[in-house]
Amino acid sequence: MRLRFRRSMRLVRRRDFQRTYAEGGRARGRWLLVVAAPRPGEPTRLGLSVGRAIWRRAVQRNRLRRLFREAFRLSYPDLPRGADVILIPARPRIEPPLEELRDELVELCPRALAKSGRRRGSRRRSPPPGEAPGAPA
RNA sequence: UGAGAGGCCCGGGCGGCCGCCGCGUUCCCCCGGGAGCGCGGAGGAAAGUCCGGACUCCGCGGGCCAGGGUGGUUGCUAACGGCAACCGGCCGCGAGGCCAGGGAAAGUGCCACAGAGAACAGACCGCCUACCCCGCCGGCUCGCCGGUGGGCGGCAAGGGUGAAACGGUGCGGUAAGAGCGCACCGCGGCUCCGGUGACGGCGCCGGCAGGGCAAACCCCACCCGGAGAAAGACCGAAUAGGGAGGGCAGGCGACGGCCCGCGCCAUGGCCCUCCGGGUAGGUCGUUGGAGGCCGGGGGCGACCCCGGUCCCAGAGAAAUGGCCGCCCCUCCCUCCGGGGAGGCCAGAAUCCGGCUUACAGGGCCUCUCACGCC
RNA sequence: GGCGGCAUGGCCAAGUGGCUAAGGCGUCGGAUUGCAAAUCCGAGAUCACCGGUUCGAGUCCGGUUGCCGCCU
Repeated sequence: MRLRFRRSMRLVRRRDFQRTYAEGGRARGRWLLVVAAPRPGEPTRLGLSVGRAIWRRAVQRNRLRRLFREAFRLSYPDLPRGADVILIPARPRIEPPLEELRDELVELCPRALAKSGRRRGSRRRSPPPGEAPGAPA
């Protein structure tokens, strides 16, 4: 079958990223940190986050992003349906081979998805700015 | 052949399969989109953001001051702190290279340590005894001569200090010395000549004034309003809130009471319509330009003019990727069949002109020096 | 993408162009003590890096690197 990957399958909006971070589960491997949140009925989408701390130079950052995208494209049939997935490099200064990326992606995605939905204590909503923070209830 | 100098250019190539982004076009469509075809899709620095402009908004009557920048001259340019040619200084046998290269005789400030002295000079070690004074010795024509020591003085040559010591070398001169005099060099001034000019040259004069630092304050000449595309312009939900109008309900008034109707009332309530601000989001700005290529012409050159031809990435958390084969280059191993590893620095975000910085390897042109040969 | 600022021992930091680069905390060595604390004495610096100006640069001027902040 053909393996297409279009812009409509990308996470683009800040809201989508925030929703996935807030509701999604995480799984870390040798190369990848996967954040995944379910979106039942919708096609699975990809988000990328490769910061300056990973590689200082833009060439290497772009290289990582392209590898991540290619791994997502080629392994798309083996991924869970109906989810938003954000890929983050697990460590700074990595140069992963494509095949290992594909294997790790297929392995980590279901694990991250399984851990999603749990309320994370650190992800609480901040109080409205008008109220005094320590006021008694 | 070897060693160098200057300038320009490239920075892997071809093919196959799977993909990505933009535009155009045809078709399908459940109006969200989708399919096919065609075209285009990273750089020499896209980088740093160091200068200069275009563009947009804000500010603005003019001038001066403050502040910042530039700094040989003449040009080039939209402009520049860029570039070209030329001038001057330093370096190099040379081709050439480097220079923030105006003013220190407008003023202020600084010059540590060392040294006698560091800026209207000064005398430590020294040099001198011609003049004046004193002591001693000798001579004689008896108040002078010679020697020696000292004082008062003269001097700045030599030593020494320093980054730097109030021109340098030589000769004359002198008690010793000193631009004191002379020659050459340096420096300053004047006339003339050449040059648009920076400046250069011939001649004459002056006997020497001028320490250094202006990337110290400063003076002079010239330039500069501020912010930056996340600039800015437009459209604009949902929810909450604001304003205007109307309706209903409400209160008050007149008639003896009630209902209807009428008039008045103020704020609050409900509903409807309209208006404005504005968030999410969207559209524009946004790529046709001081543009690229080819040809011709002008100029030493930077560059300019004319003609032809081409349209050449554009956007969003952001496309230009993955795999394979062949070729090219480099390195390693080799049983010479081959095998293995590697191929720079680096990724557009409004655009353009420069500068600076990073960079494996390679190509082209011009020139210099040394040696050899013809 | 744009606009600003900073860099001096392990940490916090002063520093008119003139030295052997203040000071505090900490560390180490020594003295003191039966052992410690306190106290006293001492040690420890490529001034982020590379050039330039100057007789002389932590300081002045260019460039490079790293870190921090603001606009959204």
